Amino acid sequence: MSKNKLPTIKEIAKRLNVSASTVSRALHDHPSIGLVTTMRVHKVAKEIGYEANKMAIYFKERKTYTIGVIIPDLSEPFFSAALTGVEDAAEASNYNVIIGQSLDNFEREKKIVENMKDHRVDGVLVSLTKETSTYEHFDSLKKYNIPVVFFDRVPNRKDINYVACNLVSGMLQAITKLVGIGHTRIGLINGPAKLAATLQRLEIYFRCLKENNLPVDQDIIVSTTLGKADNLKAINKLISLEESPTAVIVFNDYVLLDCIAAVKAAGLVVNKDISFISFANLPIWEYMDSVPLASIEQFAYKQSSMAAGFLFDLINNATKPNATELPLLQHIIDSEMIDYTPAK
Amino acid sequence: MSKNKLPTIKEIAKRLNVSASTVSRALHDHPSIGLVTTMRVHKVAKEIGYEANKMAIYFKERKTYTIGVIIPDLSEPFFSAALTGVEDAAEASNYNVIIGQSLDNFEREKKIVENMKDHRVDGVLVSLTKETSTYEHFDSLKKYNIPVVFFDRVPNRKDINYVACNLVSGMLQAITKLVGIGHTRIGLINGPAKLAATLQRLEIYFRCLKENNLPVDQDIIVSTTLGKADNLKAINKLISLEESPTAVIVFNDYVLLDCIAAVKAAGLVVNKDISFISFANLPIWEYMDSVPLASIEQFAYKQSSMAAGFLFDLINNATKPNATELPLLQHIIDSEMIDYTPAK
DNA sequence: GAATTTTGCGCAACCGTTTGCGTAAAATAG
DNA sequence: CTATTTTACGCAAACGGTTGCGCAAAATTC
Repeated sequence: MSKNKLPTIKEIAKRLNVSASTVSRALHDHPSIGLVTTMRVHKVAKEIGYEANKMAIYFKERKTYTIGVIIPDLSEPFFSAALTGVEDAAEASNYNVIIGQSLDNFEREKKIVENMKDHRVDGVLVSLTKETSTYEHFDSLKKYNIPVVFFDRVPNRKDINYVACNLVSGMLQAITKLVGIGHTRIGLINGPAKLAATLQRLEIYFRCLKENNLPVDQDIIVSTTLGKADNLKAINKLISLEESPTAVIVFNDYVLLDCIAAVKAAGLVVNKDISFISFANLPIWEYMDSVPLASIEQFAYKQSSMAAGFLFDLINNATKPNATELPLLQHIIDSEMIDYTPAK
Repeated sequence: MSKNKLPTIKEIAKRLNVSASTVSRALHDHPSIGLVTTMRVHKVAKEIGYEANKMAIYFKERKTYTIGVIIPDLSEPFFSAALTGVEDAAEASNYNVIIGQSLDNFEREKKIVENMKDHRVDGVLVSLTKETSTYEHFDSLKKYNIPVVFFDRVPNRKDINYVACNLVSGMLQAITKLVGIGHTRIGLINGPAKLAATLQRLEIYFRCLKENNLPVDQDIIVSTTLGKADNLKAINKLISLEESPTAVIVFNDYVLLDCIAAVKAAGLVVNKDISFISFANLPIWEYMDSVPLASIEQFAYKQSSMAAGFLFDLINNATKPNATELPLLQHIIDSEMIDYTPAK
């Protein structure tokens, strides 16, 4: 490993017997440098393979041209799609992306935030842990002038920048569809109580039932901690009811996979004895024999890339001299029901 | 956005009427600084919330404590698992990870390499594009003393550091299993010719047939460019043969999904009329009704985390003063057949 | 030909931290 | 009480590039 120092501006300066500042300006084709000098500098630069040390520039600029993304779990297609959205947006702005997986662990999330602060990222995008209910660790970023934009899993606060997804639109479409094809007893398998998404689904569920003049029956509202065993317990409770629901809204596609297995095991047929609506729109249903009637798409890519756009707005605004405080950047994307109704 | 400069060493120095060097040393509890001074420095540092500007340090150290990972596509579970492997390894070494998705596009790969070089990453991990057959863009990293370790999709060269997966072990298990349950006519749906993986599968296929005393029949060896239409064409060709194979080795699980659909459409039953062995071990089969007899696991996480380990070895060795050139770091992990034989 | 403008370049500071070397004052030795 | 060592700290350079300012030489004006 030859200790060959990379070529620097000084090296060029030495060879040409000019000053480093002249070289710097020449390389940027600054008008105050003569044409011949500029050309000679470019020539030597090419000869010795000079390339500016971006680290030095970034250091001087007090910028890193790097943003951090904190997401729970890359193995979920939703989040890997989200990461791709961020990456694409970042590439367009010539930014780099460093990632951190919180694995839905609050302490890890805090640690990742610390790390990103240490590395002086120019901004942070976050989709929260299931466990996160305090936000001091993000507030600390503000002190470092590091803007934060949340997406999808956002804090329950008003004073933040975020992009989220509105489940109402998709869920309303879904329940309306169920009612349209004759379902009147529609159950719900919800998630863990402490998740914001859980409360949200419950409220919308009530609202959608009401809009369709259906009664609420607590017996057909169950919940799961999202573990496999618990998923099975939830669906089995519903199908063993005397008057079991003919359709069930399921927390997400992962839970639904277990539900389908349980239903089959019980000798029932999906979309005949019982139908499902779920959330996530995993890219697997087209290959499955038993599918939900619909899955509600929450547009990971769209959310994250829009959030990234917000973040770049904040970053660019902060560096501008006329640094008038930007208003809070907030946007809510409508979810959409993706129809999987099997062809008869 | 208050333009509050972050507290620096100089700020502490000014407050205490000492020099910046004293502060620096005090903060590191250097013995040459008196106890009282050291304590006063620590006190003020805490008061004004001083934290070292890592950017400055990294710049001075000519290190970024960042590695780059170039992978084709995050939406493939294989690569998101691989990325997680890298991230875990990096975290253990206090490194950051920046990502680049090549999307199996050679030009993008080159551009990403350039970008990572610009950002002076300390090292790069790569899983190649399907299109990549020249490697100059990686050689250029050598000039910058940026070590490169390849994993899974590795160049066809000897002078590189890499971790790859040996398909022989898994494939031999698979074909032996097929033969064991009576299959004698085993087809192959292979990938695009220019992929190293394609040639590899073909060679091993021949070898495994030979070891089981089966004849080679070119009629039941087809290939696909991995697009859906082509996948269907390939499987349909096989099942429309007069003497069609009873079992097929399929390039990977994605191709297999299409094959299964085609087989069903043709009125055949998977694992009765025709059986499959595939590669990738996607985390979906446990939920499917039609599954391969087995899928060959290539251990994305294991490969990538080991590759990351190699990379850190190279990085650390390069910075050590006694920089004796490390031998090439190469390792091949055995693949393993994962049995999905449906319970009768 | 003198006065003024333009052209072309260098000096030095700066970003924040680290570190080799030098040195005054204090402590110890003789 | 002097000579030597130790203690505790400061100076300045360095990392690589940028930029405001100043200044000499050349070009222009009258």
